[in-house]
Amino acid sequence: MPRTPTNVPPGQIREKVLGASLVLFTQRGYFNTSVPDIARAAQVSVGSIYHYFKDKEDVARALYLGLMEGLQGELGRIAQRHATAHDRCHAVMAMLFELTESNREAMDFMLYAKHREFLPSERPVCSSKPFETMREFVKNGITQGEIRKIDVMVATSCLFGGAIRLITARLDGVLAQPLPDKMESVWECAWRSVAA
Amino acid sequence: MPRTPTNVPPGQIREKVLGASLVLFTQRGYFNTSVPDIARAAQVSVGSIYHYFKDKEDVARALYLGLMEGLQGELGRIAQRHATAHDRCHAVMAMLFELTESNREAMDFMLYAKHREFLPSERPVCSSKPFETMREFVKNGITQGEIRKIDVMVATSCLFGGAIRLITARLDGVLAQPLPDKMESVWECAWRSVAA
DNA sequence: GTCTATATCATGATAGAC
DNA sequence: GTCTATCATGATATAGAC
Repeated sequence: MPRTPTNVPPGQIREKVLGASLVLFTQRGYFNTSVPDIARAAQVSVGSIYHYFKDKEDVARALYLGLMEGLQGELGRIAQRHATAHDRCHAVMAMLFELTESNREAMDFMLYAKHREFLPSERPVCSSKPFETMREFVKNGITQGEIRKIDVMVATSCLFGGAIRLITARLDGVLAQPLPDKMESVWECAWRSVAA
Repeated sequence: MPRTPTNVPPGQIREKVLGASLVLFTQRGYFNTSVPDIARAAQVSVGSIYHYFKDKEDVARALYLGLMEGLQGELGRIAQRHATAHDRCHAVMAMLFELTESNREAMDFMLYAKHREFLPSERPVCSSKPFETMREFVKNGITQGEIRKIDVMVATSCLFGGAIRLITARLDGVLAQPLPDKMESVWECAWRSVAA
């Protein structure tokens, strides 16, 4: 499961700030969260936050990069454990569904937040490393003949688009049932859409 | 194509404000846009904006509801012109792709903005009227035997999830080609995923 | 109805004690 | 390293002239 980066100084202030920020950013949004809000939720002073982070944007960036790094780690492990595009993509979807249930805020912040509005320097989610890795899985599947010869971006979007829509529906509270219950049903649709 | 509501007072200030807000909100985001910014872009005074709208949130709400109404109108026309779920959903996807190209800002604001952060009273996009209508199309397809007997939410997500992901990729500037070029390729994947 | 000028307020960020 | 108290900025929303 995605974690924040590993360079953790003894005082756990950094971690407490990141944890509280994640909850507040996803519940109220970045712009509706003030630094004193974060300080209160993390049970830390405003001064401490500015000691560990340059500014509020820097908190959001550390959070974003840390979570993305964790997700990328998961994808790496999946690549090691599974060989075919079919098995890899199946594992990716299952992982995304489980992560949504076990760490809703992390998922929300990673793929539902509009980072461009508060992290103008970062690249859009679509061109982030994890999304690139997923496209790489699909690309291999095409060259191996498991997946039909279509545009990689189209294939990846169709393969994971349904799952991602269900995740956002779940995050919006529109879907009552836990996502893993739908896993095999969604996967069957997804794989049919691109299978050779 | 979605338009703003029809109750337009003679002075086109209301329309000018909505048009400028749409561009600014999608380019910089709601919170990075001040009311003076809108006034400048619309070539209108701040006072006029507060004459026609209660506050900044009210501008965003009028914009959102107007665009949603326009989209709902399009879906109604599609329902009239086409009878089967296959034809209706195909027309919906084509319409969404064309709208993205012809009115990028409208599409961006409708399905990519985080409305919950600045319109807390409005329901999430997933449970908006247009999305409900799309689920209705799919539901009919299931009862008519065109679409496999699976959960309606799952089927709808799989049918349109790929297209929506491509739209967000296009809006993020990750996709160079116009979306209509990919239409038939995406549609084939989408329909395969749910067809009976 | 439309404008300019301004009151009010909240926020991000800092200074300086301990 | 951590805290409290404070400042300066910039925003929303309003008042009042025309």
